[in-house]
Amino acid sequence: MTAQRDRLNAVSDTADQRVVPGTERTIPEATVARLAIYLRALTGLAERGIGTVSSESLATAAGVNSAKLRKDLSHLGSYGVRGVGYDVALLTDQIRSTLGLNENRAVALIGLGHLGQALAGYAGFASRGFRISALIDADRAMVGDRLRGLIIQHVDALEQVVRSENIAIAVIAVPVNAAQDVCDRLVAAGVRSILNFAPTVLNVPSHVDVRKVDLAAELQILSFHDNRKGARQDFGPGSVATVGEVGSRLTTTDSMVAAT
Amino acid sequence: MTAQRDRLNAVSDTADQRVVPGTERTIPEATVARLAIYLRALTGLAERGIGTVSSESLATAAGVNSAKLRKDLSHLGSYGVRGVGYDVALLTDQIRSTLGLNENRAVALIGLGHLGQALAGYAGFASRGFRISALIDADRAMVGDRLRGLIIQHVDALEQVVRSENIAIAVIAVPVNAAQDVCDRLVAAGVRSILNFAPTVLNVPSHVDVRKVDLAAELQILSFHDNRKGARQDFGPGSVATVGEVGSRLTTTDSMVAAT
DNA sequence: ACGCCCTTGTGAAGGCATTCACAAAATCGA
DNA sequence: TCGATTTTGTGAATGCCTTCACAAGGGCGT
Repeated sequence: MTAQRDRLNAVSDTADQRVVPGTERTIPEATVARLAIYLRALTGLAERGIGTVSSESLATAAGVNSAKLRKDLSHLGSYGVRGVGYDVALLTDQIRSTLGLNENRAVALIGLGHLGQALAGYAGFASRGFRISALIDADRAMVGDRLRGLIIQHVDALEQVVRSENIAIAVIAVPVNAAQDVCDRLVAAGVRSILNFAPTVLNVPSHVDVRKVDLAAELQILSFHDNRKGARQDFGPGSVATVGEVGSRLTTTDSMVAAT
Repeated sequence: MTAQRDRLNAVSDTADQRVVPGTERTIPEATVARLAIYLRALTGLAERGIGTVSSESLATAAGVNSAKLRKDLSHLGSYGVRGVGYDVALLTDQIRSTLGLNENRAVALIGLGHLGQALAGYAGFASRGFRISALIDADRAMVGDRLRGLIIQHVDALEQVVRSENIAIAVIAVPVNAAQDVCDRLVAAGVRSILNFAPTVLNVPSHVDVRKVDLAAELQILSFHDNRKGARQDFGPGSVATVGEVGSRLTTTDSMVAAT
């Protein structure tokens, strides 16, 4: 199988330690996934004019516990001040740099149905270090139209566009039966990271990173928990709000889009 | 913090074992998340007329390794036949029943921007045991319009709609500044499970289950890996396709939407 | 009936991730 | 200058998930 789960950066694992001074060593996968959330929380604090924050309150804002937050941050280095907390601006920079968000990354978006258009219009892109550089669809009726300042291109030109714009990250929002084909072509054209919204498992060579967002799966997971809760409640009659034993769960999963 | 991570069903943990014969005990969270994926793979097999499948090939179709698959399935009970494999139809039923998908669940969708409309149009809903029973938006210009056979209702009527349709699961696809408010109202109206697409942490009482889908976070995670890869490649000149050491990662995350 | 072969189901081991709990900084006031 | 107070950073412990490896079980051919 392609799935590799090992540590993230074997970089400093064996011998040489040639690392950019700010860019630290091994960061656990789970931590990386949360950095993005911390970043959002920090942005919110900055907007409210807050310059310093303790692990406790940042953790609350991000919906995690403070020990985890501190351990996560400790992987980036030591950017807090004991007795005081973290400098919001500094920490923001550190996380951005760790995630590689300082160099506006070019992203291609393939598939412009409702979902694709929702993604194209997502304001969080630009503000978070990503720049949609290409919009691609298979429907010739759309090709040539302008959307958010970009001209929609036909999928036939996919390879050419990817190469000329030097795109390393692509978002697949095409129907399921077209997904693997689009994926293969993206990979052949040099794309190294793919975010897949089509409900299928994509086969990729081992140097390509795929993440998938699966709405049906999310709902089914909720359904499972809801099912359990329902079974539970049959015991006591109406008390929905007071179970709080098996009940709660704030499952922090992933990917997020602002509607409209 | 609200986040609880404990085992899923404390049900049979202590004393009594009063469980529906098909519905088995304790199922790990990680397993539940994958059941949905297996279900999709099984559906594909059934469509191709395949009646029996080995753990090895089902695992391949689902993008996991076979040991994990078998252990996952063992949590539902023993539905395979040694030397033969799993009966596709039977296993499908078992998973559906475990996830509670046999009773068409009513879902409310709040927010009908591009994303909301993409979700409303997602064919995978009905076919996977969910029925969108209410469409709600704050824009009075839309209210009264018909979308996919449902009339769009104003958010003022949220509580009434949730109660009259007996909705337990809601999908939030509203702008970030409206999300917490909508969430509070849903919870007050009795919703127990929420899928949140707004880029914010929702505060909910402990009996409510929230899952979130965060696109920006997904991209940022990809960015991180891409960044590492980039650093790596600087050593050898052009060989993009032959690293395959730190490189690959087929990160199976979650939620999925069919575009168009 | 019997034995061969295939595939499941599962103990046991190993690896990550989370949580706990506290010593090590750093500020502040006296 | 020093002690009180606050909050970070981190060893150690715990628990969950994954992976390994194989015994148990079931079909099938002879």
